[in-house]
Amino acid sequence: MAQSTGVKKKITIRDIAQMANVSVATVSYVINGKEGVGAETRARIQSIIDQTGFTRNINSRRLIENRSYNICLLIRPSSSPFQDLFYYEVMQGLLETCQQAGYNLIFCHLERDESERFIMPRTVANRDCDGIAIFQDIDHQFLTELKETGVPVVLVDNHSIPHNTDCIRVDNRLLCLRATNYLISQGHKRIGFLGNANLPDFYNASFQGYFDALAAAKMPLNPAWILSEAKDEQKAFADMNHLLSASRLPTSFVCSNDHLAIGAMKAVKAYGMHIPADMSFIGIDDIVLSRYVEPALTTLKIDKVKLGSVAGNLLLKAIDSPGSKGEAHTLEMNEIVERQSIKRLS
Amino acid sequence: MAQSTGVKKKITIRDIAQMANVSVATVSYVINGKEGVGAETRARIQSIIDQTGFTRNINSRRLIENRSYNICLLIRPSSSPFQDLFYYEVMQGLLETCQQAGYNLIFCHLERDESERFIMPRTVANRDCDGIAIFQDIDHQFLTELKETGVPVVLVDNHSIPHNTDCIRVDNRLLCLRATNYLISQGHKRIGFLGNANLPDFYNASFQGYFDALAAAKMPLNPAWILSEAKDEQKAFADMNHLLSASRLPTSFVCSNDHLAIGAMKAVKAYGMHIPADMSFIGIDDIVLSRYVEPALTTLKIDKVKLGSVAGNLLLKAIDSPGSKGEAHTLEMNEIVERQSIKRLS
DNA sequence: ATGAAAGCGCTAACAT
DNA sequence: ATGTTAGCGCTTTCAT
Repeated sequence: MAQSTGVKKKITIRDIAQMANVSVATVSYVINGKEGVGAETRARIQSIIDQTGFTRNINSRRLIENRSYNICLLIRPSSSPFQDLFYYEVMQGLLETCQQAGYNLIFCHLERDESERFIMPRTVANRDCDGIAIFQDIDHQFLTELKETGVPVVLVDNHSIPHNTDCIRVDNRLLCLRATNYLISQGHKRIGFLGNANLPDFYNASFQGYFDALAAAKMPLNPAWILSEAKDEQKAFADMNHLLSASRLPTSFVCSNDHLAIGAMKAVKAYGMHIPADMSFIGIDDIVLSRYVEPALTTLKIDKVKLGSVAGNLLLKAIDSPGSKGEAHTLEMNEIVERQSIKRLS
Repeated sequence: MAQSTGVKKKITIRDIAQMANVSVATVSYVINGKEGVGAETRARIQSIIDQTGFTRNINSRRLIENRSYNICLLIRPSSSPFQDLFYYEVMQGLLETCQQAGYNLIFCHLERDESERFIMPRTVANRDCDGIAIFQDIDHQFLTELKETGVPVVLVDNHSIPHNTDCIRVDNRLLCLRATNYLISQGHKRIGFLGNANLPDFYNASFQGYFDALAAAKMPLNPAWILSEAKDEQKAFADMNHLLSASRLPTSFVCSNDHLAIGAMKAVKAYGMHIPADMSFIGIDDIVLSRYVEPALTTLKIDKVKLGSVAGNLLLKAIDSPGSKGEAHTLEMNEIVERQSIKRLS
């Protein structure tokens, strides 16, 4: 036996039984609060348990119950809570909820094989988790494989909606619509859009919100003011930088998330222009950085921690009701955090 | 049996044995690469294993080997990787290392009882971890209790050094000395110090570095320029704000970490002064925020990810060598990241 | 070279 | 009301 750790031997249910002069079954009944133990015996056993600080061997329970009491967060570079400050906060909510319910949260980096397909991670292959959480969209093929294991899956902040799958998301169209409307309410008539077409569903929803807001206000849309290739901060910087040489610039930009807004703002400042005097910006998310950049970014706040905790609860529910279908949920988000990146016109 | 999840039944070693027409023992030998199985039999069994994608039930192994394959990170609010961006990066390194070695990283919030003493967390009480990591200092009493469980402990970024305990840290005195020297090399003669006396060992080390640098340069130390109560960004802001009304100000500040520097810089800017024109700042850590504040903060970089990975490796080593003593390690850190918060004088 | 069987710590069905 | 015992899936010792 590989008693390879120096860990002190824990007291077992057998020890307790011996000390109380009863069988292990009786102790088990007491532990599990079952009927059929005399009041006196129960008290005696309980007091021994309390004195010794005995707790059941969790691995034995895992084996018997065929559960791991682990929940696995599958991580890809593009939506890693260790890279992206948005998912960083989502993770907090998820963790909190799992802990409360007595589950561990396990992190698992998703890797690809030679043909670029995701490899089933050890934690899932071994059934070392009772539930799986994934941030953002995941390809359909892999999701299917995942679901075939029978382990419940929840998608968080996904843009496309797979069938019969639990997911929790925000309405990106609505968020962008509100952001655009806010700019309009501040007197802006020339409004640009900065989005990330690498995530088509995300892009389409965001753009649609922007589009609808302009349409409702009967404002024309200038294609030259649409930056659609901004996949990250650096690219947002580069694209904005390029746009700045154009003759006629918008007075403001709606950005589909804060990271992009921050990259674009950096370009504007580097170009020698001033924010919000020369150009205004509104973002979406309210990540930590947005408070620290200068000027501080006005943004639509998403309750990221809540997103994570709802995800956790969906998973817990699914774990306790095997065979349940899974459905899409949308979180209402409607808080605007007004900071210094927007100038009120006229 | 509480087959409470909808998880598909996994194939067992018994199934493999049956399919191969051998005993479970033989299959076990093959799995574990042991001697005593005929080449042909071995090949036959292996091919069945490959075809079926069989993997051993991890919970069974956990039970037999009396290990959890979990490593637990004990979290307190003051050094939470979910609050403090320094520990956020340390955690990344720790996680990476644990994963590589086949361990899960479990997060566990440390709680206190009525008399303010730490409660032994479930994960540790249940021996549901093979190793424990703690960020920053932990009180001696609780550390002793922890070590009595026999589970190896590693301290990360601690300031005081407990006996016979693995820990990995940086030399805060040296870091502060170098930061101060850098300011001196830039022509600064009036240098203030911003530190956090809530962490006495940390404060003393940092201050000593500052002190030694000034002494070596034969520069006088002005007590009015020592801000010692800055326990967080807000307090650093307040304290700096208060200092600014003084008649004679230093031309620069050494801050014992970036978070404090950022708070202080905010106060200076709010006061209408300019950085670095009117006052220069140097921080220590190089957290993400430092790149984003304006002006971007010049700072001594600490390789936080490395700190975490070294911690992980110390733990792995301790797990594999029960009864080993544990000792203090210091990481050499000597990289200065020059940004825009320092003005060269004369 | 291979198999039978005990046992890791616990639960639960079945006896008494 | 309490005890006996057969597993959960695997490793390992001891037979053969």
